[in-house]
Parts: sequence; structure tokens; C-alpha cells
Amino acid sequence: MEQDSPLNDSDIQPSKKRQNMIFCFFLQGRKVADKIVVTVKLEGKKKTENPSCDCWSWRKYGQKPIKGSPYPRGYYRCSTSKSCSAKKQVEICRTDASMLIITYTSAHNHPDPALSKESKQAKTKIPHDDSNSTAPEPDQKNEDQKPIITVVDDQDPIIEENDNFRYIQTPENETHLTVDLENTFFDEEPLSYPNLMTFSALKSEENDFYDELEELPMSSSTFKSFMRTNFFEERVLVQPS
DNA sequence: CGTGTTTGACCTGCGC
DNA sequence: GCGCAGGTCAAACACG
Repeated sequence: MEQDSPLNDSDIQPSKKRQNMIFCFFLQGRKVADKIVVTVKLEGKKKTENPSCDCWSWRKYGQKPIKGSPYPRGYYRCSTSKSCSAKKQVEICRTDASMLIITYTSAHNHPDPALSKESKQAKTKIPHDDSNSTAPEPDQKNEDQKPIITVVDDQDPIIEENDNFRYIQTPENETHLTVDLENTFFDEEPLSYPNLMTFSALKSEENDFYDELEELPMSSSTFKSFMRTNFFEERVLVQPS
């Protein structure tokens, strides 16, 4: 059956770097939610890239047409490890074909294969728990693109961000992330979202967040600063209307 | 041959 | 209980 699936990996693939950075941004910073919904805005040529391409390998195990949507939903599970329960669902937004909705459920229960590979190659580059570790240089070119994040109180429907981000966590412990891949300000070698997802799932402690952040090969001091000062204040995240 | 995709069948939860 | 919709299984197939 030739279903005109819009979900071919070869058809849609925005910046992998940005994607990973975005993912790690949320997953590292917040206690991993039961379910993480990432809404990716795809425009123009970006549709030729794959938004779901991360360091993990995913195996498609099903596809179903969704009622009310002209697009089918693809079901993927992690194929890196047989015992890994990580899954994701990928679908095109029914109201806006330029929006891709990726829903992650369950965390990986094994190390990120790409990261472990990298760690072998650059073992000395990422010293662990070393206060003297040479911090990667700030990305000056992004300095003026520092995001403005405003976390509103729980009376308002959403969390404000900048033009390219929206982050919402629902009382049902779902995390919603909207990303405009045309304009995201990240443009550096990413941390690995998958690795962080695994890591976060294991630790699951927000208190450890900043400590871990220091250990990571973050290449943007701006980014770190921003996260410390703006994003993770002790406020209640709110549900969208 | 190993890995990933396709796709019809099957299972499950939920509303009526 | 029944029907529907969403989620998963697994055999067949494609590909490198």
C-alpha cells in the first residue's frame, strides 16, 4: 500500500545540531516528563531534513492514520537496545502541515551510542568533574541573539519564550516544546538529547541540574547563563489553553 | 545477513 | 456488549 506518508526521514530533516541542543536544553533542565511533545516548525528547504534524526537509531514499528488528520502517525522505538523502552511518535500537525509533532515516551535505559563513541575519540576533551576544565568558548556571534524567556505564573495559558521557542509542561506531566527551526539561535555542536534523556531519567533530580550542566561540554556560556537566570525559576509551569 | 520499513491483523482502552 | 480509534505485533519485503 502506498500511503503518501509525510514522515519519511529523508523528506524532513532540520538541523541536527539545533535539534539536539534544543532537546537537551529541555530534558536536562527539567525533570523528565512522562511524555514529551516536541512541535517542530518546518519551512521551505528544511523539509528536506529530518527533525527526528538524533543520535539514537529508531525502528519504525507501525503507522496508523489518525482520525481527523490527513496525515498518518508513525510509531518508532529505539533499536539501539532491545531492552530499551524508548519510543516516539511522529506526525504532521493536522492544521499546519509545516508543523511536525514528535512525541517521546519513556526514557532510554542505555548509554547514547553516539556519545560513547565520541567519548572515545575525545576522551581528554571532556574531563569529568574537573573544575579546571577549559570551558568552550562562548559563541560571540550568538551573543546578541540571547533569548528572552519569561515564565508566567500559572494563571496564564502558556510560558512565554522568544520567537522561536515555547515550552509548556502540563499538570499531566507532559512536556510540550515548540521550536521554530528556521530561527533557532543554537548553532553549535550539540549535547546529545538522547544521552541527556537517559541521564535525566536516571537522576531525575532538578537539584543536580546545574552541577551536571557544568560537566557538560557546553559551548555557550551565554546559554548557561541564560538557563541559570531565567528559565528554571521555581514557578509552576502551566497548561496550554 | 543484519537492519530497517511496510502493512494487515490483532490488542486494548474508552465511550455509548 | 459493541464499535471505534489508537497502539502494537509480526511476517514479508527492501536495502546495503
